Amino acid sequence: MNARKAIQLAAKGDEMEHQATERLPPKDLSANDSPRKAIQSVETGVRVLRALMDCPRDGAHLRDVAEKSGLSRSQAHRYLLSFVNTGVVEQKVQNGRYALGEFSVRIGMAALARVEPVRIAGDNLASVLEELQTTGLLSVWGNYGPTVIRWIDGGLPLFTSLHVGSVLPLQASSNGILYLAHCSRALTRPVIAQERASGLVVSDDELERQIVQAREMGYATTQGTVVPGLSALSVPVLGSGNRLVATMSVLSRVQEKHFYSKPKIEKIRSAAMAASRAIGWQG
Amino acid sequence: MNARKAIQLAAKGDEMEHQATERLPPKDLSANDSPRKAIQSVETGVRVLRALMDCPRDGAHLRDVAEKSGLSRSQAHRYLLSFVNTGVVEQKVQNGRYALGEFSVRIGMAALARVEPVRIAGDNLASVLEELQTTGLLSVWGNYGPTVIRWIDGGLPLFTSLHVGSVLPLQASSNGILYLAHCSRALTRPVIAQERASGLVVSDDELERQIVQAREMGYATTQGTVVPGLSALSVPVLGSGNRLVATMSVLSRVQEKHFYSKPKIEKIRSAAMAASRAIGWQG
DNA sequence: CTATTCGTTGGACATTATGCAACTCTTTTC
DNA sequence: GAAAAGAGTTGCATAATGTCCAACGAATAG
Repeated sequence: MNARKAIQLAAKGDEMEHQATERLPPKDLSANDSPRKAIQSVETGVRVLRALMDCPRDGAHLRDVAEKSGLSRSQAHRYLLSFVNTGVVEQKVQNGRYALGEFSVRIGMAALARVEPVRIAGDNLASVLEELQTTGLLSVWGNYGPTVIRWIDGGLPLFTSLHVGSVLPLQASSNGILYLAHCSRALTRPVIAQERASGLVVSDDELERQIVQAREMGYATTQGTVVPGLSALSVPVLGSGNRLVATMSVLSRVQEKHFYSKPKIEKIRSAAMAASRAIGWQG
Repeated sequence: MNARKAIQLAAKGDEMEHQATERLPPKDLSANDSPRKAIQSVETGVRVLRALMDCPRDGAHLRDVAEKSGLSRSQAHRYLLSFVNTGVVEQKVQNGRYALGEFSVRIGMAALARVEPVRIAGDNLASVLEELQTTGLLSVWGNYGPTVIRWIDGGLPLFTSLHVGSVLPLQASSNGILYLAHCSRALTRPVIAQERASGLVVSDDELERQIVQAREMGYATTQGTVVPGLSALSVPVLGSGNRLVATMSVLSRVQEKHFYSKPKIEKIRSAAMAASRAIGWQG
């Protein structure tokens, strides 16, 4: 939690003008970044790495790294030098450009091995729910369709038949729409067929409309179609290769018509995106 | 041309001892490491990361990090603090242990995306999977063993607990057999030891038999031993000097007993060999 | 209860990062 | 073809910053 705040703080220092002559006042650095005494050079170094992360495949020019990280060229050069010395960054011999190196791969592999998608998604969901003071659930694909694997009570007292293990419908549920929007037909078709055989039918046109909308907006909603009296807003948690790993759903009562305000939606979405990034998704 | 000279100079300063209790004299730091002026704190920071990398997956105590990186506790604490502030490291709330964090995953994915062999092997695998209408994965050797670095859905709807970052066993997995067949004992022995300590035991004779077979046939298979209900066929991607760079695995359901027909196996093998040649293998 | 051990923090001092300017080499411009 | 601009790299004086020592509160053990 502290980390996230710190990241945002650090990110803030990026929107400065990148004129050659303008520069961050050192005071701001020491004042903003961390009240607790830490190593500024390390945090600066991470800014350099961050600048290297989104650069073309053939590497970035020193000048660009300097700009993106808000450092002077000579400063950026010194940091890159240290990273090159340690193998974190490689400097291509042909063109002199910098790019993440072999050691970065190894760090990432070690970090990846620690990743537990379900736990991470669950934690992120829990913190949003606490902030919004409501209840929600986490689902993943099971043998019979989207399956609730965590139910988190966050203040909103809800009495429903939903519980861990419940299978949610694909049609007419905000969860289901996300699976339809992100998973292959081969996966969803048999489930849809079975739902329709049991009498739950939403027209193909209507489904298609909702799918398109979910892809565009990045979330899906329902009002009372799964559980009478309950609205839900669901967001996807994606893994590497844009694979749908899980969905987060935030519940509310249908009476509270304006529960899902723009800022709330943004909070929920960014929680899901934070989880996505933490498990290897790259927008 | 100036760049080339500089790069060679930089490569020199990489040999550092990792003794536990010994501390590096400050003099050595400034004298040995880099003749060129760089940021010492960054290089120290990387030492801290290196210490975190070869720690158990559930995190390391501050004291262990301090020992492994050759820093005092207070010093290590300051560095970890900065890494936590930037999201590179996470400190678990429950036990206070430190482990690589979200940002490390992102750095790693960004670095992986730039690695040529991985891209080539991934592309080749993807096209085979599309042709065979099934799902598969790419793995490379990571800190804890064979690690999934790409998961490609090619039509066969599979949802398992496997994901990018999963560490596959050496024993009883088609992937693992390939690593046993192509990598040195020194690399695999500790992992085998740990697997057996956790209860996964395949007899040495049986392993040896599978290894010999894998070397002869050029591929390895499993049925349901890693993930219940899933069969896998794995082929090696080799680099120069017959080094095992990655493995490709093609999955299917165990029910489809005759999925891996001769022509299919040939397709998969030739995809791997094409990738191998593209990255410098000369069989 | 005392005695350790662990994570964490404060403060003085000396090491180290900073910013400027200069230099080399390449690329662009006229 | 020479000049000018831009790239990466480096020296140096100064001031900021990391280091070390010691200490504190909280666990844990004996």
